[in-house]
Amino acid sequence: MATHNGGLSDRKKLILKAIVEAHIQGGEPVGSKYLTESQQLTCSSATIRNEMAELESMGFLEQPHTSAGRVPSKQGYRFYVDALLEEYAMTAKEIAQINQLMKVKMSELDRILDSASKVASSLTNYTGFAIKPRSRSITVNRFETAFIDNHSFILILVASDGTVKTRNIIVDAEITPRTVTTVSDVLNELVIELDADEINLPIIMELESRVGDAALVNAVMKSIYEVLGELDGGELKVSGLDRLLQYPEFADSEDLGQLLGAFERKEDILDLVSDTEGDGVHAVIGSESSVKVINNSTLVFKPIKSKGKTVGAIGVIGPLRMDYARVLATLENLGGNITQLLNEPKHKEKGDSHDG
Amino acid sequence: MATHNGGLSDRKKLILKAIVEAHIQGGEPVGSKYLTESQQLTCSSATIRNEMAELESMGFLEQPHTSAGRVPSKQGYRFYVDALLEEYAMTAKEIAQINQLMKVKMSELDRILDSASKVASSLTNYTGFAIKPRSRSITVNRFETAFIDNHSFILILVASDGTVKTRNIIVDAEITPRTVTTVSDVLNELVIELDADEINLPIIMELESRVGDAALVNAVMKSIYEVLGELDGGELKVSGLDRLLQYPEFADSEDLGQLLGAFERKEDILDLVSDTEGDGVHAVIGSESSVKVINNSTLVFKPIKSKGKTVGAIGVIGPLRMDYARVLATLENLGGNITQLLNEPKHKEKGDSHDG
DNA sequence: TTTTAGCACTCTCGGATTTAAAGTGCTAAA
DNA sequence: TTTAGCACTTTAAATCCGAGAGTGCTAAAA
Repeated sequence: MATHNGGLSDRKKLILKAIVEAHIQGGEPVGSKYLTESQQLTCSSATIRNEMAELESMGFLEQPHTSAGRVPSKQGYRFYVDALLEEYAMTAKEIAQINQLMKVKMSELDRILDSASKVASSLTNYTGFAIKPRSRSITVNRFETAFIDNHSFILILVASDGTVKTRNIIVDAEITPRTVTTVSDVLNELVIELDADEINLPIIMELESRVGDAALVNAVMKSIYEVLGELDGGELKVSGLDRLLQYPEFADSEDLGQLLGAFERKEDILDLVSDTEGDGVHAVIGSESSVKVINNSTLVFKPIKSKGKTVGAIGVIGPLRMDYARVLATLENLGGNITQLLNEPKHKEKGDSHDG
Repeated sequence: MATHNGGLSDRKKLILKAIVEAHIQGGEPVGSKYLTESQQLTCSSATIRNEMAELESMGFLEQPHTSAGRVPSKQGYRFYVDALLEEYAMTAKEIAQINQLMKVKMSELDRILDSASKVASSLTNYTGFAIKPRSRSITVNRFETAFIDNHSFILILVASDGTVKTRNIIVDAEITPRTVTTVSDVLNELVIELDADEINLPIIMELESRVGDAALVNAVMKSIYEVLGELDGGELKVSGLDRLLQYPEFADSEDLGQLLGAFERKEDILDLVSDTEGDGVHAVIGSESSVKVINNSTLVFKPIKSKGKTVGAIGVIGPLRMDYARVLATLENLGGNITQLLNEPKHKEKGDSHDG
């Protein structure tokens, strides 16, 4: 009865919420007696026991063994998080804290993300991360060069998403400022807006004949491939790794090893975040997704938008019994601040029809 | 008697060596009986017991408790490593492996270091790291700019040690290619070879009046400070973090947390490596140095030289009972390869008296 | 004088046993 | 429908015990 939302009576919800929160705080299974004593529950322990038995049979709770208290199941956490998503809020103090931390003005996404992972970690006390997701079909829109000395110059690549990458190129042969100007001119003519696999031998031959130095073209092409790879390869910054250790869940087990490995390989986490749609905060609890790595962990993240497109994400990773309320609120605000920072009207679009 | 070297008789050295190696392999205390059975020791267990008792009173061995075997003390490891340093060698197979892994041609120190830490980790099976040490008194020798669009350009800084850094600068006001040329010209005239604290208000005022855009100068100066900070701030790349977990020494304890923290803070490890002199492989065992972080760990690294100057280091970190022979040999070779790579004659010096 | 064999002693580790605590499910009463 | 009470289960901690390993010491052998 009274099951208009999620199939649970109000009292069941209340009990589930109380159990999740108690377990988040203490890390131990929580029993009926504890709930009657310390909480806003007005019924007796026996009643709660009955309700808990039902919640368990519905899959929201688990019992490590007979006569331990109950622990939320992954489904239980999920329900809690979903319910929470509608109502979380931050204290004014915490918002002020975020604002202050973000005052460190940052101008480039790469460095924003780096700081953001640190901030996320320090605010939530979990391991923080920031990500620039893979995105196929990014190409180079424009090439620039800058002469450095007789044997080296800088190649600047402006990508279709606005990011700018540079490469330091060193060559055997003597070069002149004229040489590098030629390089950028030729590149701008031949290699614009091509995918990595569209750059074929004829194009390279043409480049060589026009620049007149095969080794140089070689070095340049290698850099271009590298940059193209980086552009859609995604980046992952992690900070506060040591915070994982404060939770007994990770004290010993191999889960910690899996997480560390995942942070180094990056692919799993990049995939997970890249495949996600939507603006709000996402929570991946246990192995909900196909990524087995985060088996007994929770990954919470919020996408970051710039000009309507997802350009990154920030999040935290921690044990199943994560302080969801706090994390959700923090990420929501932090993500909002970063999005705002990115969209400040200092950097106008290049003007597609306004410039020609 | 017969204590010409290190104050130990030859037999004591042999026993110490056998104990260290047995303990490295097995991870357990080693007793006198084990040594007589499996090793090249020709005397009886009783004799070994006597020698071990002496080695212990001299500080080279420790006993976890009465009637466990002996474990090398930090001093014991140190002696072993010092003795080893004179004679280690690699198998041809391992050298071939290094050479192949380094075939991935790399052109810049930053990226060399990144790969190097991975290679070091995968060859030794310990956590690898690569470092670019702090070095005071690096200044910017030359500025270049490249126009990107009406609101952004690239600032290129060529440092006195030859490294090149770039910064993407975004400004509110409209700019032209002429503007950015002015910027580099003025910078090249006023801000060359200055330390961060030598850039004072008069210079900035002069810049503003010449460039004519205070906000732009502001952004530029901020980037310059950042780059100067990075140049002498050092960098630390770590890879194979998860390998730490395979050693029971780090399975549970807080040592792991300290290490993870140290890798994130970077300062401790940077200081440690930056303060070291000499070409060869260095081993820091336990808390030999003032860095308390690596209390129950060993850090082994080899400096990397370019044109006679130390420009970085590669190393590994692991438990006290590290396979020193293997690690020392690997790092020696790997470091040598990188040094060679850096000094390949493709990149000649800018020619101090040869060019003018 | 140095090495070895033998033996008593100490200590830890693993397993088995016990005890205390916690929590449940169920029944019967309110 | 809720509550009180109670018997039952199960775990975690404490205790005990014996086996095993290794030592130090003493006395004999080289």
